[in-house]
Amino acid sequence: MPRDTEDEPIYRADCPTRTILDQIGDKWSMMVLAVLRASPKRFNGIKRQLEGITQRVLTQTLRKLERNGMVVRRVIGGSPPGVEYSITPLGRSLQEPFAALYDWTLEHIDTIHKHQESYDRDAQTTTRRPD
Amino acid sequence: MPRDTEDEPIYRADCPTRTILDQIGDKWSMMVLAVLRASPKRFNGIKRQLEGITQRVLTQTLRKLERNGMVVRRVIGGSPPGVEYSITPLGRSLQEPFAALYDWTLEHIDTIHKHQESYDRDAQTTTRRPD
DNA sequence: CGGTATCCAAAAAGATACTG
DNA sequence: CAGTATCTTTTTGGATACCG
Repeated sequence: MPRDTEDEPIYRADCPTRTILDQIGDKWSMMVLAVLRASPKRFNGIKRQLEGITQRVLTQTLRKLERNGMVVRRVIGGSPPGVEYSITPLGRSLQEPFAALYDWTLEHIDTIHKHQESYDRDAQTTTRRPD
Repeated sequence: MPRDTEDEPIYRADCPTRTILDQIGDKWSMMVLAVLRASPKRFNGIKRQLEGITQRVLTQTLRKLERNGMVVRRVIGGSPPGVEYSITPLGRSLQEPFAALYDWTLEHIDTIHKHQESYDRDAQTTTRRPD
């Protein structure tokens, strides 16, 4: 039987799957949204809650979120000039489906770790030349 | 009021948020799982359904999914030697929460694109020195 | 067929210094 | 305070070639 009759559906790199992961699958985006979820905050206010993030990366992350309409940036005139970032309804709505993923992770994280340990242990003894 | 009394909760890079995104937030993982969801397949069978993926990257993706226990690899002895990959219950269960994210994307993708266009257009006229 | 080994390019991230 | 500008390192992915 020729395989021409077989289905060969194609997934491509522009799958909707990618659309959102490309935007919020990076290291900090979801944490920035989580921080802003409680209340609007200024640049360094956000930065203080994200241990290890650099100014540069936070700026990039905020720009990307702003570009997607998930965050708005507002300049505060005053003697100590400031900028306030707040989450938009769109950004807030993203957290519902994301919470499902978060809960899944909490539920299965132990299982995953066990698989990883098992896999890493086997790698020592299998298909590993004795050197 | 001193800000010492203020809460400064800390999100760190090892947030559970990262646990799963680090594993499946890459370019192809979710699409590989989607392909295997229908039925077990061999290496090149998977590859044929993923337009643009290279052998090297598919191998890496499968190893990572296998390490996490989301996919199992089985060697098929025979005259044309082969390897069959199949999705595990764990991998299958991940698709439920992920579907929520997928649906969210489909629902809001137009809004996001409009924000992006608007943002990109404004960038031409604002805070842009005339050169 | 199902990979591994290399080499290379591009993108993301970290460190640091400087500015309105 | 809220960035920008550079430079360097790390990570990721693509292109090839070769192997059991």
